[in-house]
Amino acid sequence: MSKGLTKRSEDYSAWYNELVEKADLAQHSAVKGCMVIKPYGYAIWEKMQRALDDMFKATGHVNAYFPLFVPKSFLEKEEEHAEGFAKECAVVTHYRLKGNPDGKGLVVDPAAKLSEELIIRPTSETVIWNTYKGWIQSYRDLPLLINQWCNVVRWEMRTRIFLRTAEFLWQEGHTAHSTEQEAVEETERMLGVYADFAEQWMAVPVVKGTKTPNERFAGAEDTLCIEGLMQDGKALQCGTSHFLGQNFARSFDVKFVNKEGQLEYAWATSWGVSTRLMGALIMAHSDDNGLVLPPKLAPIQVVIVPIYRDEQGLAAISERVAPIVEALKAKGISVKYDNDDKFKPGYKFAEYELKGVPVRLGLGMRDLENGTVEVARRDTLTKESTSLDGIVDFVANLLDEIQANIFQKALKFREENTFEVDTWEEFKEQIEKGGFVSAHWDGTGETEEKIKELTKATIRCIPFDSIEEEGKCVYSGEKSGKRVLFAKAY
RNA sequence: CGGGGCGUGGCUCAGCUUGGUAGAGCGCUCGGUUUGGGACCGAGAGGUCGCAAGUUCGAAUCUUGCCGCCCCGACCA
Repeated sequence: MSKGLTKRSEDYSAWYNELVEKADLAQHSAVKGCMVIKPYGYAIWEKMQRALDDMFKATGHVNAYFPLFVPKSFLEKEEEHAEGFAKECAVVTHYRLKGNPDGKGLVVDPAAKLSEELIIRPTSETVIWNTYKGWIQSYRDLPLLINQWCNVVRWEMRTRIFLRTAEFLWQEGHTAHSTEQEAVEETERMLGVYADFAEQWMAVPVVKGTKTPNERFAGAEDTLCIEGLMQDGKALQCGTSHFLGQNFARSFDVKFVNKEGQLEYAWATSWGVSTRLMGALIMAHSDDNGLVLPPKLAPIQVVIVPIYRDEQGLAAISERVAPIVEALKAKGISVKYDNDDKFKPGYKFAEYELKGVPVRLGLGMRDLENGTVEVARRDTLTKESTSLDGIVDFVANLLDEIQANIFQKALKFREENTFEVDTWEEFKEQIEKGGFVSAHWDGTGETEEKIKELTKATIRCIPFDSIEEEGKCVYSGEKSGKRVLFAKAY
């Protein structure tokens, strides 16, 4: 089984790369650091988008679209923001090519130099706040709750498919509010949306928390995040939500008249999740046989494989399967009846396992005679024979059960790989082994840097549910009021 | 930017040391037998050997230069 897929225990990194490719999720493109998301992978992303988009709408947001290009002068306006992104910007300097006067091909036309360089958006705060200036005059224009789905470019030195690519897809929410409290509440609300999505749809348990100043978004007053733990013991930031204060309003001069008739700067938030979630999904659940998808995000939830000897046999099975397919579809379950004669059942079994289809039904002549069907679940790799009567409800329940089971499995993994540590020796040892390490920290950036330098571990977040307790910093021994979460991260 | 690897049919790779008809497996097309955990037989199609220059009677193979991608590090979501 699982021919050609490296085992996780042998080389986790190779396993991941091969899985992405073999399960038809994505492939490397001809362009360095970029990926082609293939139809099967994109179908998962579309399901993520749909669920998230519904959640955004349900919380009062609307979609819009802002340009790909950011004038350099915009990016410069918020100083910290500019500094944070300067190192990874793709820059457009010209708007025309021409035939090479010295031979074949095309060259940049020096006559077509832009008077101002355009940056390919690494994020859109600046373009959007430049636009908001014209939209916001009164407190009656607020709150402004806008989201956009788009691509962004961050020129990373080292890339990894889905986890860190030069170009990626995401959504970015940008809201404007009349009070600080409202903006803070929005920041928290959207982090909650992300956490619910991660846990209920992706079946990935996440820790909600606050980033340290060092890890904070460039230009934000406060960055909240959800952090997941992958099977190799490394953490993955799955989403962020920023309270931007009045920083961008000030930089772009976005003022509104409040109820008292006074001019005030608007309060801002921004929040985003990206195709990186695909990486989280893969690394959280999948095994040495391939992808394991939560039913709620699986493009194909149920596959039905006929097992037959001749055309009459196939026809008989197809006839019996047709109403089942209809009934499953009527319940909103996506089902594929694979009657492709090109492949044998064994091949199909392996293929759908690799692709993470949650439930497989095998139906052969014996089953037709006995009124049974073989049900195989991807999460446990178990098979059982059950009655064809009531198979639709059986499958519907099973999908719910699988969704719950893989979440529980991931939760158990996280719990078993979260460690409270109180001494430096223990800390170093545990970080080396992997997992979340909950430890006291003196709250200084210097200590944080030092720990990172010595162990490669970063503070993933200060968890919301971290309890107040007297302690000593695991590195400096200084006083600390609560534990924070350390880990090596992607 | 440093270190390593790779570039030969759609895919994975062999061939290069020692220059001389461009190969295998998988996939693809056609025909037949098969079908409860990655079937088999037969016949076929498909390649400017990353690019350029050089050496040579002759270069996938030797020399030089260039380009691209992947992996590991520094940096970062």
